[in-house]
Amino acid sequence: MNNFKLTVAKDMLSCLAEISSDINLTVDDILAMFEYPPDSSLGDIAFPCFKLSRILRKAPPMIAKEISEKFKSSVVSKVEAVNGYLNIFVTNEYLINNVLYEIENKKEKYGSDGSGIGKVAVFDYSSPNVAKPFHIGHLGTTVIGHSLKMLHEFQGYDCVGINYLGDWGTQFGKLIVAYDTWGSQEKVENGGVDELVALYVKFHQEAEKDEELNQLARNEFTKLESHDERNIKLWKWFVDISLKEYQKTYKQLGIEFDSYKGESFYTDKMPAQIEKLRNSGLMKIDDGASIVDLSEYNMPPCLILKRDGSTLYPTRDIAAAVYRKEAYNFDKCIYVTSAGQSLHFAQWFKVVELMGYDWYDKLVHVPYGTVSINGEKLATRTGNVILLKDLFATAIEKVSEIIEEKNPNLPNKEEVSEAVGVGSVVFYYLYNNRIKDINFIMEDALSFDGNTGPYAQYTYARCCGILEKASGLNVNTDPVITSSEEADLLKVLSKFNEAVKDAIKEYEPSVITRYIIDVCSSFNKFYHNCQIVNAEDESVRNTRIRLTNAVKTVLGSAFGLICMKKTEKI
RNA sequence: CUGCCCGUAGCAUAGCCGGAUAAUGCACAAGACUCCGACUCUUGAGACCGUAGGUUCGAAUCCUAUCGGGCAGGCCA
Repeated sequence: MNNFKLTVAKDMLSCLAEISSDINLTVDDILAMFEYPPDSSLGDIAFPCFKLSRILRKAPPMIAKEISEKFKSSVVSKVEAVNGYLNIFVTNEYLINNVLYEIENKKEKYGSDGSGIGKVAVFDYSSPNVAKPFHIGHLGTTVIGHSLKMLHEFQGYDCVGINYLGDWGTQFGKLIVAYDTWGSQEKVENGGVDELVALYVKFHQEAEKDEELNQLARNEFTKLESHDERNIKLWKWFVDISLKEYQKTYKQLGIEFDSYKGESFYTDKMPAQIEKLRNSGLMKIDDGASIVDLSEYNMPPCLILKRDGSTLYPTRDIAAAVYRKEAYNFDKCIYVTSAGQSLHFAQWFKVVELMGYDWYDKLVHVPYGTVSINGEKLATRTGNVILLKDLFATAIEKVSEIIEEKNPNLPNKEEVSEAVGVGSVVFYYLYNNRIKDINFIMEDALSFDGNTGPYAQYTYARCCGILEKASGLNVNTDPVITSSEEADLLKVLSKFNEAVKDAIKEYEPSVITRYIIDVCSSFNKFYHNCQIVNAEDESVRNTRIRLTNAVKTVLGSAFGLICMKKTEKI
């Protein structure tokens, strides 16, 4: 639809020039004025004439009527003046030449405008804390982060996905103490992260009774910080075990990271930034701690160093950002975290600016809402948590039961169950605006009816099934559009690029999820009302087969953008 | 106390850089198809867009106030 609008805008410009020389609009102005009518029967795009009424000193309906009489464009089939709007209809020729053919030519590149070529985007997402449970609280950052990465990649950006692991801090002292006291190599090897978490929990329980344990933990962490050989070895082992398990989940989601540089990596990069802050005079001592005062910007101060001189979260983030700028020279550096951290990001972004780094405006915080389970807050203590691996396992199990019942002879059942099961959860999560708090209702997440992942997966598989049936047919006759369903479908497909652009502009994967539903719903209407392979007329049949193929292409691309895998058969 | 975010049909939401009858799914009530994939499609009912003001030719959308919910706020991340 973008190119259609552009062509119409140019024709509109010359038409307006004919009407009055007082109109000083550019093509871009007109482009921005176009909107979509509330009902598609009104038109494909609309040009509101209200703003022109002041310049022309005429009522909007009069203007619309005047334009409708003079307007000419090769891509427009008709125009109608209604209520001060000029409603514009696209020609079928345009839909065939500029949508169907374009999808066929560009294939999986269709929808991309290449606007990111030559640019670098860095994504900081997922970032679980090592040796802690990986639960649905991490689903947001993981899935939104990756989706944003795929969207940018689609537009041509060079993307770097960074898993900023929480792999440093006093919790490792605790873990080492707990391991030495209650753990064993065998138990940890068999139990993996679950065992590490159990040790961690055990430590906290015992430390409440025995304060001395905390001191022991601090000592062990100090030893770790001074590169004590044994503690380093243990630490690496713990990180390794955790990572191995997270990677299973990442694999189910089809996620790979380019870097796993966690907090530990930046410990030696902080002093330089602290020094810079100190020399610049930005850093002040307040109540013993080192802070950067931000009252001028209506924010509480940003804490850089504790009273005891040790570093804090913002310190490490600043050092990491500087490192990443040097390492990747990014045009965008995107952080996907819960909305609760908005203030912290605003603070240290501001500090980066005050430090004189001219790339401060390339830092982007993408917040998302809090997750609760069945209306209750997440709480590790009360056990109100759902581990991601368990959530996915439940979903996969449910799908596999259905497959067993409906389609027991399906090859590679496991693979399909995983794609559809994991996909249903991802789709459910990415369906709404990321900023909204989400109440995770298992029953809804695993529902297969209505606007769900399985509905989309099923539609895709249906396309594949039809195309398989049609394979071997020569479909290269001239396409003809003979129904409104076909035209509507092409119109929806033509909006893919707009969806991608909006999703990137707003950092909002749900735009794509919603778009997928639009495509599926439009295709299913078409499927229901039009015979495809069985169509009597050969050129009609061929057109419909090619349309089906176009839907498959676009859906396939769109699935990838929200990290949902696709399957040809279900 | 201060700041940020959210508040749309029974439920979950879309629409929010102002524009034509407020859209989708679930649930509910009818119906079509049961043929290319078991799915799906059609129709109906259901909303004074939290409340009150304001700006505008025009407000779910912008501004102010207010209520309700969530989150954050110097030594956690």
